[in-house]
Order: sequence, then C-alpha cells, then structure tokens
Amino acid sequence: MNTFTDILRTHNLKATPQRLTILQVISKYGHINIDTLYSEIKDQFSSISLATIYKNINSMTEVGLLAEVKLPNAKSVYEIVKEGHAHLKCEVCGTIEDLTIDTNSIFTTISDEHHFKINHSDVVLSGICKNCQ
Amino acid sequence: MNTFTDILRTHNLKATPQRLTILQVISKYGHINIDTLYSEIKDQFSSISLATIYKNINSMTEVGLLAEVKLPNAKSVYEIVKEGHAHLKCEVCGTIEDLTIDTNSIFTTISDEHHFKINHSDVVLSGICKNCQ
DNA sequence: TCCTATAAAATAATAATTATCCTCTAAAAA
DNA sequence: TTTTTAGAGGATAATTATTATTTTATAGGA
Repeated sequence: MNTFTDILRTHNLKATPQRLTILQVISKYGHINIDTLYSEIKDQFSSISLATIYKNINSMTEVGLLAEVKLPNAKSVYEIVKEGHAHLKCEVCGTIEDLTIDTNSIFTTISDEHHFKINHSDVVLSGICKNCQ
Repeated sequence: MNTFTDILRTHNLKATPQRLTILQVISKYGHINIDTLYSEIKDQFSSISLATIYKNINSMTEVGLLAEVKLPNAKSVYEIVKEGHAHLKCEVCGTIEDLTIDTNSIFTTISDEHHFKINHSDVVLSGICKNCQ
C-alpha cells in the first residue's frame, strides 16, 4: 500500500524503514539538504546514522529515484525525481520552488545550431520570491 | 599593460604574481576546477600553496571577478565573469562550452506569471558535444 | 627607498563525505 | 511459518575538501 515501498522495489532497493522515512521527509519538504534531512529524520528515527543518510541518498540517486540540485551560495538539496523542471531560489529566504517550463523548443534550437545533443538541463533562477518582495 | 593587473586593482585586490598566474590559467582554459588549476599552476609556479589557490579563488569570486559554475556529476569549475550565458557540458569528454542565450523574455514571463523577481540564472545543459557524437 | 597593509607559504584545524567492519533484517525460498 | 542470505544499518575510522592560523614576504603608495 505504501507507494514508496513499491518505488524502492521497482528500483531494486530494499524498502527499509530508514529509506521510507528518508523519502517521506524529502517528499514533505520538496527539497532538502543533507543536514536538515538528518536532523529531521533523527526526530522520527533517533538511531539513524549520518552514514546511512549519505549511503541511501547516493544509492537512490544512482538508480534515478532522487536528484541532487546544486545551488549557488547554498548546500545542494535533494528531491524526488520528476519530469524536467527548473528551480527558483529565493536569495532572501532560501526557499526553492519548482517551475515547469517548456524546454523543447530551446533544446531543438541548440541541437540544430550548435550540433550539441542535449539530454538534460539544470536550471536555477535566483531572485526574490513573492513573499520576500 | 597587463590587463589582469588592471582588473585586479579595479577590484581592490593586489596584483600578485600568484593571482596573475591564476587568471592566466583560467583564461587559457575558459573553465577549470581547483585540482586542475593547482597542478597547472604548479608547473609555472612550483612554490604556490593550495591554500593560496583557495583563498584567491574565494576573494576573486567575492568581488565578482570570478564565478563558480556548479556542474552535475563533476567538480565545480571557475571562470572569469562575463555577461550572462549558459553552459553546455559534454557527458562524454567533460568539456564545458559557453552558450549565449537571450533570457530576457523568459525572465519577464516568469516575473509576471510567478511574481518572482529574477536576478541571476544558472543554466547547465548536459549532453553530447559535436566532437563526441 | 621606505612603510604598511595585505598576501603567501606552511601547516593545523575543521567540515564533508566515504569506507570499513560487524551486526541485523528484508524478503525470497523452503 | 521458519530459515537463509544478500544487502542494509550503525558506529566509527579514514579520506577528501576547505578554511583558519601564524609567520614571513612583498605590492604599491608615501
């Protein structure tokens, strides 16, 4: 019944309580860095080791279940993989928002003009969010 | 006569031989990570300390002379600051290319639709370059 | 040329991440 | 349901990356 259990098994990873908790917390936050993830999970799972967090973030990233988002002037955050989207980073409050953009036309243009076959895009737009303006 | 000397002084940084060498190497490579920079500079400047590389990269980045480019699945590279541009990263050979794109229309749209004031964009497009295809 | 603020070198300290080793458990098989 | 075992977790050591500290040297203005 737990969707995360199924997702983990689909990716040939055992559905351990630690992994399920990690996914629940990431899902709740949307985007989260290692430190926040660790302290948040310790509340629910006091025995968890930081090494377990790292190992699982890495294994889940390797199989394409999680993605790392590298940000300017901040630690990387992790998110559950979804369709291509950009990120908006508020320079005041640090919040990360997803932004669905159509990249097809840009990609096609670049592929044609620069003979560069694009497989993936990482886009972070930094500025000031609605609340902080 | 040395342009880098002038640029450093404009930013209130002393034009030391170490800094000039760092800038020359970055300029030659276009984009370079710390390790490559260090070993490349050691050839010309065998006494240089790694800490000097770090300190200068940081100070030159702080004053807006250099910029860090965070890349997926690779160490960050540094470049001399120039007008807004995106990066193409070849997943085969690792080469980074600059790509001039017009972002104004996208920024305006996002500012209007999402009430998010964009100050800066970080865009890395990953794929396969012309040579590696 | 002489001062002085700043930088460089060497290296210690800290932070971030990964590896190791032993115990434990998820989940498949009996 | 119990047994089996590959893989996972916990604790912590080791490694890697980055920053801080201290002393000596020098860029650049007086």
